[in-house]
Amino acid sequence: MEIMTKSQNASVRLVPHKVVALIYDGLTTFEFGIVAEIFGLPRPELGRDLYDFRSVALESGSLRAAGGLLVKATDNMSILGSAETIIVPGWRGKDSEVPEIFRKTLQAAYLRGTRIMSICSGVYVLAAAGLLDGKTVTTHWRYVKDFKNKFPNVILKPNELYIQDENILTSAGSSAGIDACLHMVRMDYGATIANSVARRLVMHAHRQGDQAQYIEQPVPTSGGDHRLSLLMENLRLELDKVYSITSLAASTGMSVRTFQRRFVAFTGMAPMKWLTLERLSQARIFLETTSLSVDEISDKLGFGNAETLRYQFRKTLDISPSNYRKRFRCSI
DNA sequence: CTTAAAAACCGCCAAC
DNA sequence: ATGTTGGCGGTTTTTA
Repeated sequence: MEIMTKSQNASVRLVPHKVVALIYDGLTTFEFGIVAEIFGLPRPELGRDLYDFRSVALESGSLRAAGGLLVKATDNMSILGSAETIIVPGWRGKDSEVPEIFRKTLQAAYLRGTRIMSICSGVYVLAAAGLLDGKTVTTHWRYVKDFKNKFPNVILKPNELYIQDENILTSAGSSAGIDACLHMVRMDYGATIANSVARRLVMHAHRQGDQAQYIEQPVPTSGGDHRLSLLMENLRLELDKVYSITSLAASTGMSVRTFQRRFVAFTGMAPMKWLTLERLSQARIFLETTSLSVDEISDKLGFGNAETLRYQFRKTLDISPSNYRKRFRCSI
């Protein structure tokens, strides 16, 4: 996409990508904070700025933000035309009407091809602007019923952390916004840089968009899941080994059926699916930072043969390993 | 790209 | 009464 056209030569782009957050009266402070944290802070550890972050208010007067703050935007509307990404960090309420200026602004941006993202209830603003008909989106589970009623033409998937449908990226409750932002960094600059940003956030790994939302609930289900997180850590350390459901179940002392069920409850996805995703995310890092052949990588990561790696890679990332390497060859 | 065998997945349900 | 387990077998996905 964008990266391909803008950075044909050698490495990733050097011009910061312009990101604009729309702010409003009643701003949800936490969601805005996520965006500011990821796009707005300097990254001295990377030696250059990845993003040029601005905020724009479409309403006049002094704007309140949740928690008793008053906020003022950095820029006015005139910079929207040069924004490459516009983010709506939440919205003041599911029943709060979206003013025309918001709808007009977003429609115009969408037509220009600007990438548009929402966090949590921000999806109401995109929907009100009519950008989502026929699109697949997600939002916080507590809005699902209401949203479906109000916007029956939008395909809402309630169990995802975030969803990208062409130029529109929507995400679920607050912390899923972090995952979605990291996803965006990864699309723009590759997994290595995204991981470095994530590391500074003290988030260990980037979660895939299709992990179920309920694993966000902070209280881990029950005690026996400890065995699962232990197993997952061990698997990550030895991805090259051969595993089967039967052997994994045995190593946790559960029956196959119970193992499958507990694993899904714990991580939001089936065991082998999780394992291939782990293998794939490691494969991306190898592709970005080493010159190992696809054969060698598949060997190191337990894919069995390179064909399988290629197949899985294509299937989940929509790009072949070698093209991925061309696009994201590392150059921090 | 197609294909067939193998493996994984998951709803169902009787049994704790 | 409520919740978990684990085998069965049909369907989907993976592998080679």
